[in-house]
Amino acid sequence: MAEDRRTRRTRRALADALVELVLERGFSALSVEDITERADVARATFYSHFKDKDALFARVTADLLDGLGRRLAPSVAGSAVGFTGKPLLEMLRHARDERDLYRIVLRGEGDGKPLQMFTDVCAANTAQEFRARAERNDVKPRIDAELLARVWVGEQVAVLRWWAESETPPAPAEEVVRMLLDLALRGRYWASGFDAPE
Amino acid sequence: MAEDRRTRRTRRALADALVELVLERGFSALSVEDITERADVARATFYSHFKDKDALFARVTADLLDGLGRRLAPSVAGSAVGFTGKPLLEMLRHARDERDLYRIVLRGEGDGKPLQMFTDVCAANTAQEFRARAERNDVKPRIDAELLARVWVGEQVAVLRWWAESETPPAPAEEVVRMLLDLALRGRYWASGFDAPE
DNA sequence: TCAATAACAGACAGCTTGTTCATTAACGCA
DNA sequence: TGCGTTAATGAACAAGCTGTCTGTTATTGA
Repeated sequence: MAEDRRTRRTRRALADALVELVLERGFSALSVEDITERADVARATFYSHFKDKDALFARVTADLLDGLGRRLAPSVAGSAVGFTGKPLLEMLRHARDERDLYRIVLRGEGDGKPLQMFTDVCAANTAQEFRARAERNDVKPRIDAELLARVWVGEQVAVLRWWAESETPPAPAEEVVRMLLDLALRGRYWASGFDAPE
Repeated sequence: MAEDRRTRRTRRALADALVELVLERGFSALSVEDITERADVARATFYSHFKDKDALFARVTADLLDGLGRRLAPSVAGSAVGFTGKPLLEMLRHARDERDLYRIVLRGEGDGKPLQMFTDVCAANTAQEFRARAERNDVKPRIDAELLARVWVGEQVAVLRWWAESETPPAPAEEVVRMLLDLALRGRYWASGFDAPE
């Protein structure tokens, strides 16, 4: 009952073609024919798999999120301690492996809808994690968990983007994590080089 | 030598129609005719002003940035002190006044290009501000100014979006500024409700 | 008032979309 | 290996959108 090899091959070809072409010309500049041509697939075949360009992109993004989730699962499970930065590190590695796809998603290609999928999922998980942590340690957050999660994800997205768009890696993943963690935990004054945090 | 009243009227009508329609249906779903119809302008006239949809959107975004710059000028000039949050407050107010436009830009409509314009300008200014401040106070930043700026702008964009998308204002601008400033300066541990920042 | 010019409606070829159909080829399974 | 099932193909279609050009009309600023 495993998926037919032909469908797997075409879907994979279409997905790869999409990523390549979006990177080259931008999502809105592409026609379905551009994609099928690059993928070496008949145009009619495209429509037997996806409603339109956006559906293909949405599917590709959803798969990316699945992959990320699977990679993150172990490091999230063992994070009862505090802000270790392990999930962030895993995310950076994922972005290294799927660099092109990360680039087009983070750029907001597709009217920002894939990016929204991405941030919404991350923010929801993060917020839940925050709430769970607060509960476990019996502390009351001084800032709404939802807002806190949005801000944290906003930071991460900014860093991911900077990281994925740089031609030569500006810093090893471990160092980026350290910097961001220092910044997040110790505050901006510290990061700017000042000593007194008030 | 002032601009012809007709062109002013037409451009304004097109800009307003664009914002309305993007909010309703999304940028990629719009045809030029949709826009001209809503603006009550002949289709041919559109092309005598703009090359295409994207050019119109780019123009609207550039104007928004102009307006923001003009509003920010006074508070940036007087910020020799430190992180006062005055620019952020002014930005939130600007977002309140131009809510619809902010929403579509921050969503990443137009394949994220307007949003990129927005973040690039903000990040460039912020980075320069960071560098100037470090120079004035003769301190050495512990984190690269460029990265620091990207992270800070990433936060701001996340908050702006949350703020602009909420149906009923979730909090007054002043309070949002206070929260974000506390978070930025005192760090995540503090925000989460913990006492010891290490 | 008048010259300049913006706005207009209409028409144009060329391209993209999404669908349908009959035909061919690849697949999984027994 | 052979067989029934199903995916892929290429061609054709109407409908819609794009970008450009036309001659004409209406508004504008001086």
